[in-house]
Amino acid sequence: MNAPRRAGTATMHDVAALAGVSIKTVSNVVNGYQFIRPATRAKVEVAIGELGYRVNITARNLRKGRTGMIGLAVPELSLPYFAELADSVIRAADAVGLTVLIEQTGAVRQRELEVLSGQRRHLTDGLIFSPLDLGEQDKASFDVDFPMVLLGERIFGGPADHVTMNNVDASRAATEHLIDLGRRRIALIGTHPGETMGSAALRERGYRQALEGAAIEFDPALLGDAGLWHRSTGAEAMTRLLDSGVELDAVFGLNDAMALGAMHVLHDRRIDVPGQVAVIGFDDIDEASYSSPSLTSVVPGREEIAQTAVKLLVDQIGAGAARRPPVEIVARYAIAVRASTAPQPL
Amino acid sequence: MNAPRRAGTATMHDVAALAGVSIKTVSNVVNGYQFIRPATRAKVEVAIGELGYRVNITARNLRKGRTGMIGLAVPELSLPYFAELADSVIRAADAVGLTVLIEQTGAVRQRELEVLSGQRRHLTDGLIFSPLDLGEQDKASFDVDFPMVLLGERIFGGPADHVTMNNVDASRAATEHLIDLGRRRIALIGTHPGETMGSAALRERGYRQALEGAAIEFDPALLGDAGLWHRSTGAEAMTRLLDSGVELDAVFGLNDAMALGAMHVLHDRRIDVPGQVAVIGFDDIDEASYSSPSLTSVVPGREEIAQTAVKLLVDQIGAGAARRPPVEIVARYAIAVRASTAPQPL
DNA sequence: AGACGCCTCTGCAACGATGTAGTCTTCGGA
DNA sequence: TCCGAAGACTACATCGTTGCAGAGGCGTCT
Repeated sequence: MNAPRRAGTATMHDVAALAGVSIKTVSNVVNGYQFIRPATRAKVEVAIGELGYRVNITARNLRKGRTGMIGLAVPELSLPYFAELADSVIRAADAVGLTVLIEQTGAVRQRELEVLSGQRRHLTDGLIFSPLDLGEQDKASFDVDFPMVLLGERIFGGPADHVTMNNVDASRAATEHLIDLGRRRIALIGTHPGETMGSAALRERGYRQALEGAAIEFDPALLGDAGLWHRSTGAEAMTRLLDSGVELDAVFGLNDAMALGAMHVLHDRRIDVPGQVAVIGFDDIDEASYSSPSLTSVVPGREEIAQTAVKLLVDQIGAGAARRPPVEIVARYAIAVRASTAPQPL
Repeated sequence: MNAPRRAGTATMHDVAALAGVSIKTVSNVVNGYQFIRPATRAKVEVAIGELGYRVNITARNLRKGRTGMIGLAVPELSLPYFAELADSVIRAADAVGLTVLIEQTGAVRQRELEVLSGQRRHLTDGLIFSPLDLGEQDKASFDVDFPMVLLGERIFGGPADHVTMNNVDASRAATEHLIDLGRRRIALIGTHPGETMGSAALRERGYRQALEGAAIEFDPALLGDAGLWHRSTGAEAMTRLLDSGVELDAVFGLNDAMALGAMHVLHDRRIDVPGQVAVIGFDDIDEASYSSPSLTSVVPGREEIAQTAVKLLVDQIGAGAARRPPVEIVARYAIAVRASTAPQPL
């Protein structure tokens, strides 16, 4: 019986000695090299089994200059959308043999910049990055010298591949859905005053376009600001709107978490959804299907986005130094209509 | 102007050449070695800046035999509890300078076993593992030769450190809370028939103890089986129970996702919560505070669990080959009472 | 018979950092 | 004046793999 040994204690050298072959032959066996006599292969495999040998990936990585890992930088995993996105990205990466290293930025500017320059970039072959705080003015920072795919809000003509959705169109469609139900006083929750390029700004633009198209006057009193897009901030914004006494018959949450936070407040105040106020969200997180009432939401095609991002990144990694011009891919969206915007009898 | 270069193109060798010092001196500067003349340090720092040099972590890892990464293996990030847990673990690890590598097992037995033996173990200094499918009968598999901390369901006297909670007590307390409200027909959602050691079994045991304590007869017709603990499976179990015609005045979801799925079904069927049926969950995910009505839930002390697990793991890593006897830590729990179990007027 | 080509396997030099063991100053104290 | 200790630096081996360049052995074709 062998004494238990720490994982990785045995090296190729040990295996080679035990099997009576050269180190390189062990390497060849491990890597499935074609021209090895079955007898030799068997000897090596026995030795590997006996020693409990595992390839030291760190050494392989150093030698090969690749790590087989890609980074995924998101604001927070406790935001359901990003948790579900991470889930999808991990699956997509797994399918092509890549490991995902998740980094949380907390949507803090400083940490988002660190993601682009930090030590961890040496540990990954590429990065999928969903920035929240960095924007148009940081375009230069995105001109990095490693493979990267950006997700989310659009940075026009940026230097990196970008998988995005048409936020303006999707948001207009969502708003039109509410207008089609006969709603005219539509609150918007999650706006970022002063911003011009982020998701908040783009989605507000779509909202305004829809109003314009229906000849409904835009009323700034219906905007509920919220910096971070959490359930709590959505609830707070909804509370402020209700307390302000502004009249409203619908709520558009710029993401599902906020829409659900808002719906919670409406429920607490015994305001019927969708009877008195219809609610729509954005992201179509799993939770939206199971809230009470279930939440109508914009479906951003999470799986498609994740798979596309991984594919683009793999392309870049494969291309090596030969950089192709950046690609911009716009994912399809749809609206999942649920109970929170059910038509009401007249 | 220098041509743009791939990250990591410059090595210590290049920096040393440019600064006119030895490689080791560059290494010393980078690692904050004390005895370096300010002038030398400055020269090196200038060279580093000029070349955009970054330490190659892979090389350092190989040399040092440590990676500074720990693994976190969970069933799925799309389950809110695990997403929030991952968030907490990442923060706790960050605080001590460790990077977290997340692995999804999908709660599949085969993949859970792979986590214990797979290649990735070479990439991490230790593992925090929340198994779902492996159990008592796999005790031997948990006797691994690298630092590991187990989370979740209890494996009695296992060979590894374990951070758990008293599932039986917590579950009994949750059930007693319902009984105190005057409920007598309490459905249990998420049971695993035949299991004896997993969370499901332990929580069912607590439920039975509470019934016994209140002299309420146990009725197997009130058990709603559900293999995976998702919103959808909770909804399905609830539907089956309702369709079976069994009388019930409360529901205990063995996790929040299922409780919320169940509540969704109740809402759809116009069964008032908590008027006709009180609902309680387990995990206290953020979503529980914002559902309509908000969901009473068992608070497992997620932050405490995450921090304790990281601390134990760091201990083990620091101890090296000197293994201490495994530690078992039982986290505190509490019950957060919310609207879904509000007392009803008589 | 000689040349050629294919299998099978081996040795050596990297990959980029750090630990160890120096060397050579410099400076204070006896 | 000499010695010892501390400061400031360097050379070299090493972590565990894999790429490259070859060395034999053997079969085949001319």
